[in-house]
Amino acid sequence: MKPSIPKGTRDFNPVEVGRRNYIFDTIKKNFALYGFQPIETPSFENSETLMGKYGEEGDRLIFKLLNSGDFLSKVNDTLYSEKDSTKITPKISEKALRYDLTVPFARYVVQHRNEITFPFKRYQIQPVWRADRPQKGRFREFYQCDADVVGSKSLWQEVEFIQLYDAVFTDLGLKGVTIKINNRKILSGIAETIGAEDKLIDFTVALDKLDKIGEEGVKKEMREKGIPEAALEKLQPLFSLKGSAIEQLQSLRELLINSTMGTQGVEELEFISKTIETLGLRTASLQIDVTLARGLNYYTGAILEVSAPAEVKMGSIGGGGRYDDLTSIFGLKDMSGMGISFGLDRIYLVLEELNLFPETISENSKALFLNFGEQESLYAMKAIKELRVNGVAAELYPDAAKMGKQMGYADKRDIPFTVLAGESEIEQQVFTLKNMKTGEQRSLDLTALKNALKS
RNA sequence: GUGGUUGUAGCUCAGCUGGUUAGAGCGCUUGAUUGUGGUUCAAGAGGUCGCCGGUUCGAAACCGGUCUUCCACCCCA
Repeated sequence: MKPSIPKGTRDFNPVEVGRRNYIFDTIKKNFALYGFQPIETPSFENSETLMGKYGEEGDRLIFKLLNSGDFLSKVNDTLYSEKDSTKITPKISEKALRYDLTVPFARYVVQHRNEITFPFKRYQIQPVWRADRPQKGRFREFYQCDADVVGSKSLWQEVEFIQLYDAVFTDLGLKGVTIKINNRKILSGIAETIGAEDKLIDFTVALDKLDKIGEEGVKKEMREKGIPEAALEKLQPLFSLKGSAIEQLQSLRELLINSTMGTQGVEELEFISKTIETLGLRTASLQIDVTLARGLNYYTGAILEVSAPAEVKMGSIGGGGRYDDLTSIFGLKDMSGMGISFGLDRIYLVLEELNLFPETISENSKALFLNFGEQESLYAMKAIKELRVNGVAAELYPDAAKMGKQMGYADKRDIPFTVLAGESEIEQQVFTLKNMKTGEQRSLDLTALKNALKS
């Protein structure tokens, strides 16, 4: 049997783990700085918690876990002979792998509502699973990094999350990301204004593709979805929306003058963008983008998406938004929330492409002690013990192999120093420290060795 | 889920329209006076040609299925 892993999953080598942890740590540090606290939820939930929460497409992409035991015995013959998977699945599978972190979070909030102090700010970094067909930067097992706050309608949350995005990407050295912002209320307002409220989803899905298929492509798709020509004409100002945020908001305000919902959306956007302008961002830029239409199943206010710098061909590296009703599916009403997510795998690809990973992030020994035999090893091990107590990662080559082999090992593992301690060193109670980069060798006693390796 | 694409040594790939013992580079192992790696030189090991089945006198090459890779759509992080 040839060893292999399932489609869309990955092994990570030490360098990759080091780099992923670097991203995780940077994100965690900033989550903490902004007052978020970590929670974790199980990797699998009861199916009923997940099913039906992501649309019919989502149900297909949820990994279902087969019941244990003789699960088929619970399926009656008529149901079995129908061969309808959607009907049999709930009978033979009562648990499913986590599909995202948002729904389990909503479940968590409702389940623990009496222990939670609101507004509740939590972050969560855990893997999720999707039975999707893999593509570049899309896997069947991947990590999500989410921060959410529930129990506050304040627009200051939106302001905070935008600053949080800016802080994380600045810390990662990824300059020039664009945080795009839109508002569901504006999209609703537009749909209302052009008389296509019932086609809001079709309308926004098409609009979302503007930068991909162009103005004509969008119009074509809208016509196919049954949006009348007259409505498309009213949309024209959207396609030619240009200028500064203030100017764009002014045009939107005029377009949406007859929609209270739309006007409210414009006002929210105005508050957020003006506040951010006053506060300033470190390296990111905020851009209004009325074509942004993601997660419409649950977003009710602000919609955010982060794009990588233009020079890398990578879609969004993060997204989020305001949802007013997330917990109502679990029976808790009036619990407005807002959250954002970081796309770890894509951020990794972007940092790699731009060569932004620091050199020093992989965990590695500082020194390798060569093995010259039993007595010599004991002498070396005493020094190694001392070094480790002092926080210096050091190790002994386990076998008394030829020196060339031991040196080669240090070389391959990029261990910066080797220590030679043979008969003559023991006699003088010293160690020969060799710098593998320069080849320079020095004879040092234990204290000097410690000091040399500590720095 | 739909359409396409990829799969040959550990890695990156050659292998012409089916024809003897399947190749290269890198890597690996060993050696070049047994206390010195990264350079050089020499020798060597390593492949059921993704897997299953079919066509053929003969298949790595052609056909079907399957798994995998990547891409587009759908959707999404």
